[in-house]
Amino acid sequence: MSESPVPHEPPIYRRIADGLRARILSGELRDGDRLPGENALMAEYAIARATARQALAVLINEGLAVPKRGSGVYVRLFKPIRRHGSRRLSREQWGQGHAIWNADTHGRPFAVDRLEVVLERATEEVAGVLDSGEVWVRRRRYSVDARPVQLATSYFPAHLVEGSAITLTDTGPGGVYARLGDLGVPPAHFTEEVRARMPGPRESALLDLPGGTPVIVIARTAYTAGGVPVEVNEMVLDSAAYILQYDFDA
Amino acid sequence: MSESPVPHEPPIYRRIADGLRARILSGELRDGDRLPGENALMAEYAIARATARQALAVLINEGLAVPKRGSGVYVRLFKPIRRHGSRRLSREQWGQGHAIWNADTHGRPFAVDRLEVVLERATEEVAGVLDSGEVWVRRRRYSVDARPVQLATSYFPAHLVEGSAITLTDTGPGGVYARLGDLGVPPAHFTEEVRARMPGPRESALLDLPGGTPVIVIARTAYTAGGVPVEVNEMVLDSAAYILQYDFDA
DNA sequence: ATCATTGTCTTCTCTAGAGAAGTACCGCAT
DNA sequence: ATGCGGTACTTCTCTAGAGAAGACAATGAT
Repeated sequence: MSESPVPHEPPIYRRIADGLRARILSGELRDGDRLPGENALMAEYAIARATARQALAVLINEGLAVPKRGSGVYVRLFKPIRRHGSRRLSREQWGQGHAIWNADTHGRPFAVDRLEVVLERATEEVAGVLDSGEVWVRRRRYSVDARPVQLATSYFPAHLVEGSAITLTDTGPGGVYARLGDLGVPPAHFTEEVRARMPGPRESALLDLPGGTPVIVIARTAYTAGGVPVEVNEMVLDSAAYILQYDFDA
Repeated sequence: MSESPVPHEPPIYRRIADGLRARILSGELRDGDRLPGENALMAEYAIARATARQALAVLINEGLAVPKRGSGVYVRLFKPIRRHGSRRLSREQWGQGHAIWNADTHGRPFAVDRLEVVLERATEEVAGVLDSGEVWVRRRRYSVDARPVQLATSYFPAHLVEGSAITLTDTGPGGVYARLGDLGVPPAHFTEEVRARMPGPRESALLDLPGGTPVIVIARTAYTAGGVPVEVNEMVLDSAAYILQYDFDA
């Protein structure tokens, strides 16, 4: 008799959330539509405010809805950016066929919102990869349509790039990779490590993330043809704004 | 006078959460340690239960803590699995150097927990890629150390694999890719599309996810050397359990 | 016509209390 | 030693109420 006779009816707030979710997924409520707020749910289901909030919090947490203070809770709209890992091996060369998920392949203008270039002591992780205690750090924020979508932090071994334009805010034509080429260490191989997690408060504020949106973290290491690491780039992406694409052979 | 004089002190629950987070990140509280529960926070800060819960919810939502009902809230431990995209181009061939994030490269035994093989009508997205209205679907769940970490659903064009071992639960030596080779359509190219989002209730239950854990969704399409798509595989990963690694050339 | 104010809507934050359900542990009987 | 039951803990769910702060539209003064 360890099993309870009733298979545990889900709690009220969850049933309400399930109902709202179904209405969103069925298409009855569309992108940008306003869904019933705290007061409406309180009246409709005869529940307390905290319970109504909890139901809405479920959807917000799943990323299906976004709260707008003083206005209401709205169904989220989703137009991701497609980011290609390796262009060289891209499917465009050898296949036709559609992608699974729709996305703007590219086109919308990227803008660098903030930029900071400083010399710092390397963290343990970065020092282990770059084999350098001091690093030049380039921190920047990218926005699309005035909406921040990515934070990027690049690390370069200080002894390698000292005196080059990489230590300036304006890196000149071709960007940092062209400058690395000038220095005789052009990147030839890349390794990307991809994780996903919930953002910390700083990331949440910098990316202006609504509640319930995870971030994708990419740590990319660039190596020369000889296998010498020359850059570590840690990117934090708004997961609602991005689809990553990687193409490779068997 | 549009600016308020005080730069808006954060609310109580947030300050408490900040304090706890700092104690976790500083190392004072380690993996698996129990952190002060609702009652302890109520007593220490003289707040109501709901406020204490809200503070803990912040950390749970960030994935830094896991609630265990009837027991307490614990700092989360994190031992991710490293999943390699393309092995052929792997860094091991041309470079030394460490990875940014620690992880079990491999080693722990993978187990298929659940398996279902059925013939279904293709969804619109899958039909568009495979160019087939009917598909054989293989759904499975993978676990490591009795902990579910991944849901995978593979779709194959029905007209292509009908009659082969791909339609059976036991696909024989070499798995489905070997069978595709037998059929004369070995996969040669792969495209992976990667997203991250919060899990729906079904995914949350199947993966036994604690609150605040996002999932990584990978949609992988396999093509023959001639560019014909032969499989779509949608994987849903516990983001706390995985690091994805992709290696490629410039 | 433009701008400032005001009122009403919304979500956000917090208090105070209570019962249900799951967990851990201790002591007692076997 | 082993198993069983009680107890004290925990988190989870929900009720009821209230003030603060932001958004928005209508109103009224300039």
